[in-house]
Amino acid sequence: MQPHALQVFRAVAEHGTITAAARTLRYTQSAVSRQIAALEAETGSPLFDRLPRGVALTEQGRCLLGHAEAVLDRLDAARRDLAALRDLTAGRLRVGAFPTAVAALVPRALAAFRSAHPQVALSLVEGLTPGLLDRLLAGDADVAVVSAAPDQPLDGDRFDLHHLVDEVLLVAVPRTHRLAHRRTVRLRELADDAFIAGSATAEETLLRATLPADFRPRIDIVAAEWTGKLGCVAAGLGVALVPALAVRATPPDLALLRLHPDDASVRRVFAATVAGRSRPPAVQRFLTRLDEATAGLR
Amino acid sequence: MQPHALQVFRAVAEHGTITAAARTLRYTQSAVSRQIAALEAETGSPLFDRLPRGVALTEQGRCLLGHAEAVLDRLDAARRDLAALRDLTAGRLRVGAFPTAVAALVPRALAAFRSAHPQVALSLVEGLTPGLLDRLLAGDADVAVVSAAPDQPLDGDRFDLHHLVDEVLLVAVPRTHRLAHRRTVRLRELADDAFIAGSATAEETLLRATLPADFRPRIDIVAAEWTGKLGCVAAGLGVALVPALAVRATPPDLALLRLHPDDASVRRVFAATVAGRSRPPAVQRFLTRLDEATAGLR
DNA sequence: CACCACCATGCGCCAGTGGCATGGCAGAAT
DNA sequence: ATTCTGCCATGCCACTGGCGCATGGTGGTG
Repeated sequence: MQPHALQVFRAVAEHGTITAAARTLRYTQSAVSRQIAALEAETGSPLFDRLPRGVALTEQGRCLLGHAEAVLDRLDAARRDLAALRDLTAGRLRVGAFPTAVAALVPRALAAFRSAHPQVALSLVEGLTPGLLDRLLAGDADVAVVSAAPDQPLDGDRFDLHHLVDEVLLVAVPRTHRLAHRRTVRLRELADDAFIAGSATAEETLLRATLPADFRPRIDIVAAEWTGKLGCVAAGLGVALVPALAVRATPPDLALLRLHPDDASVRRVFAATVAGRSRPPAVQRFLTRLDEATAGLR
Repeated sequence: MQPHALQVFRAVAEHGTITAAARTLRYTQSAVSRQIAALEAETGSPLFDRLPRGVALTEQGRCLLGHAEAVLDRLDAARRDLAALRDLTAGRLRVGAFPTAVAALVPRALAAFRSAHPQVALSLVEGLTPGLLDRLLAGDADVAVVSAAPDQPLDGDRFDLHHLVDEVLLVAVPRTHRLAHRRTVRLRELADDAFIAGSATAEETLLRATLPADFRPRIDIVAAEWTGKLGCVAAGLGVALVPALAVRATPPDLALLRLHPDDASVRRVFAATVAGRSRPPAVQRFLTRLDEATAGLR
């Protein structure tokens, strides 16, 4: 019952002649004759009546023909599906990413991926690194864009980490700020500035710094959203820390200064997949898109 | 993509281990390992991730698994169906028969067949020999019970004829008839009797005799149905010709005399199938049932 | 640190499969 | 009637594919 034999069987059934089937299959007549004989022996049923001018399906032959075509069709479907998966003309890609990455990096990579492989179904889930990694392990996501602080390294044994970029911390200041012309600043230079924070504790997290422990930013205003935060900065109400990843384009009324790396912990950004598990073509491809997207950010 | 390989693939997917799959398949580990490798080479996709404690399906592996199971199931179904056809636990049998045979012979054979093979779908069509043979050729019937007069032999080149019985012609006479005690009579002994006929011409057909051409039965009463005909005979209105096949049991108020074979053409009864076409198991079996049924008639 | 479970692979052997030939058979053509 | 032609079956041989028996490599485990 090998597919090969079934294919021969189908060809003979279609042509009504062993010889003709052999011609189209590029076989000799004897080979096809044998295949049919073997199939009849295997099934224990005569599949063809031998007529003077060819062969004709028996009852049993007709019975088998339906099954044979179904099997061959299904095998073709399997081959097609696998090829599609390989060539990214089908399938899906489930991405997870931490919030800042969803601002620009991941959407750009997804857009590039979608335009190249429009037939792959995309899904994106925003979440925090631990949750994303859980999703990965549970099989609910194919790849996760996560960030890791140096003192909280990711579990390299359970995940394959593809390093994308080191997160750079920017300081947003009004165009009129005294430091607006600088490229890089140190935190202590901002000791007298008011900070506009997303939350009092979140800002502490961003500033897990090597500064003297007694440095406490003065926080006057708390604004949850980036747009509001930057609006306050533009209005001259203070300065704000902004992850570079969150910035899609420099607003015209602000200056974005690079914070000296010694002042902020360097959070590294990775694309994570489950360790030891081969990356499906879609994931593999998406990683290159992510690399290209990070190149555009640098 | 041989079923064999797919079976191995399925087993490995189920067990999660090449070694365990090999054990249940009664193969060595190496053989299974190779099979998987070959399948991966053929599909061009990794199907399993090699983990430290076994293997796990990849995306492509899961894709293939569905198809593999479908293919294997369908192959099993094909084997089952063919076996059922062979063992007569499925399939159908389409019988055609000429009217007289439908009286007793064919129904008895069908009844015996059905009780032995209740899962075979039976159908019976009554018709005249030429029409039945056309049905055979057209593929609308599997076997036809037909009759042939000696001067109208059946086409033995186009049909395989399985001789069942020679039709015997009986003469029904009242119990009080002067010949009622005889076993065999000659037609000329009935020259003075009134004949009760189905139709004036039909009776001529039954009597395609070797008698002198001037013998003309006297026909007083025409009755279409056998029951009416025999009723008339029982009432003493005359005698009637009855094919033995049409008689299920001797009516108590009649005597049935065998007509001397020289006086009536011997019509032979055959089970016909298309020449050169193998008889499906159901047909083959039905022929033996017909043989048994004819044995009961003799 | 030794052990164990698991997978990969080189080697030899055998069955299965295809090609080449021939033979048999029945219808078609001369 | 005879030859010719098209078709299927089968003996023979070479080759490939697949299996078992080994061994080697690797990562978790007691």
